[in-house]
Amino acid sequence: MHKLAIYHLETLLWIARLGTFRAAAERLHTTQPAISARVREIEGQLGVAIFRREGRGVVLTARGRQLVQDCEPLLAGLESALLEAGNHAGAAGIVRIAAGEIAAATCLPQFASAIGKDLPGVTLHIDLDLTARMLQNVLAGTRDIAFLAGPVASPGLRTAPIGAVDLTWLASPSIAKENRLHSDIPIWSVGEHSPIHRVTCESLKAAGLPVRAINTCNNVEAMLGIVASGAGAAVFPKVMARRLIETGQLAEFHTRPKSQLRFEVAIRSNETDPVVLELFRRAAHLSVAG
Amino acid sequence: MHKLAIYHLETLLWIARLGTFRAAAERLHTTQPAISARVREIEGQLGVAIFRREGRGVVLTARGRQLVQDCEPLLAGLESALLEAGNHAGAAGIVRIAAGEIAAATCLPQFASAIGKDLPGVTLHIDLDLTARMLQNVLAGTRDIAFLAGPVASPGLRTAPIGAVDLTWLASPSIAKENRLHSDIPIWSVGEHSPIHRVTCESLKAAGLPVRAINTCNNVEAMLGIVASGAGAAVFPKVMARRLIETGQLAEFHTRPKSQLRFEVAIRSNETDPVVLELFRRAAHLSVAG
DNA sequence: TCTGATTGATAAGAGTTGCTGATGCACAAG
DNA sequence: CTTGTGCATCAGCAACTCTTATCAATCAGA
Repeated sequence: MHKLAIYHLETLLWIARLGTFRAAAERLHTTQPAISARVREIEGQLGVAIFRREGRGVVLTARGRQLVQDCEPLLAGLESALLEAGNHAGAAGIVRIAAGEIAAATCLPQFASAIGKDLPGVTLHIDLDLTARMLQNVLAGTRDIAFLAGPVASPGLRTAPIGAVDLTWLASPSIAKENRLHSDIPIWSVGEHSPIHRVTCESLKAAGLPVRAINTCNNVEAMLGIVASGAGAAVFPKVMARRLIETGQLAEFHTRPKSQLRFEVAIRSNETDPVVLELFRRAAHLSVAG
Repeated sequence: MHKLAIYHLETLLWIARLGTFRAAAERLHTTQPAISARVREIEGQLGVAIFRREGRGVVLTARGRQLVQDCEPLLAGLESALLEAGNHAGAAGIVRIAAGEIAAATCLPQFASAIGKDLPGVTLHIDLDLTARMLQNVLAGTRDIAFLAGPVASPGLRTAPIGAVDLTWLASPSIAKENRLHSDIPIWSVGEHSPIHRVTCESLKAAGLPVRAINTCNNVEAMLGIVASGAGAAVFPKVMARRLIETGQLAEFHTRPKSQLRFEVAIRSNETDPVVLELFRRAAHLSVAG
């Protein structure tokens, strides 16, 4: 049954549309015996009659009508899929992207919209994940491109910087009004392995404060809500907190960490897929700032 | 591009699912070189690389992933359509039915539900139409079966009676309370060519009333509403008016036409499609009464 | 580092399939 | 009855696909 080719079914549809083998033969730029043979092949493979020979013509049987009706939309879809896949012009395909939460919130929107506009044939599959798993997936070939915060280096990876964003200490206004960090304010940070965590610790040391037990939350967006509700202070990318600052739910400290949060895009160093390379190139030209 | 067979795409899907050519070869009960050849064929037809040879294995390119994802549901649909079409057990297919309005309201519901229950593979396409066009379509092969009222006979048609329903004079209660037709009551009927019209005329004559200008409406359901609103009296199949009689919107006259309305089912006399013949046989065993 | 196992590519031969062009048969219209 | 139309069939030819056997590249483990 699987010996049937696409053109067999296409032949069926054209016979159904035009009514005669001969007309279908002309439409498909072939000869009438070829059409006869194709129909014979289909009927042989399926084991049922699709056409009833009637007078000097043929008409569809009930089964044949059902088959034609069922196949028409499927075939149209298949043709467009193949056409799309075979379309040389421009990049096309599915690119699997991994992103850290912060990168997803800061870099990805503009990247995704730029790709959607410039390369309409490209579909993005984005998964948010932790940095370690992200890199693991890229190395294993499960993901194509990773957007992540903080410098990473690995022999199997090729990376490019895509900009940096300012970090700042934030807390609810009642806490931040003193404009000075002191040891009674609970400190929050994302998990150990995040570059933000490193910056948090360094900033605390620079301010002469002890690096005490630090509360952690592995989701920045959630942590924004926690800190905004008065739970303490934390270092955030300023752009991610912009709305909460504007609405007065968070306020900045005068104390500011020195370093920025730098973003990178990473692919496997032996990547050869032209579409992935093109997207890497475009990502590397992104310039994230704020 | 159309030289591709179903099994080419199926091969693609199995490679994507299993990861290697060898595994796909085993799954598809063939050899690895055959799989290689199929892939080469697909890539040749499409003109793009679907797999990237990497190390001792292969991985999908971005385009390839897109193609696989696009094809998966389409292929599943195609397979089930072909499987359904090739399924010998029982009748299956699309049968095009033409029906007159009255037949549609009286015979078709039970027929359609019986078919739906006994022959789940059969799909019905029902068109309501006027008797003349119906028969024309059946003779031309545009419709397979016709359900219609009144006896028809044509050299190209094969018919079978499927029962009869009682006819009765109806009007709104205020008119019908006299229980006697008289010449001041406007008479309604469906168009000239309907058997109901003939019965109406005969009944009028039998009652000693003149066959005056008769109001017509080519839709019985609409005419029921017209008569129920007090516009006059008309002969209806009693079953079609049952609800309006029960709710008191229509009432019967004592005067009743002698003849019933007989229904028939018709197919082309040289019909050979086994599914159509089976449905004709079943329709002929319908027994409509009321 | 070396060996063995795994994976895909390639080549040659056999079998099959599909197309073409010519011909025959059935049916419909004039 | 003749002509035209439409499908089936046949023979020859070209193309394709499968299989078996072999090769090259890569990776895992000793």
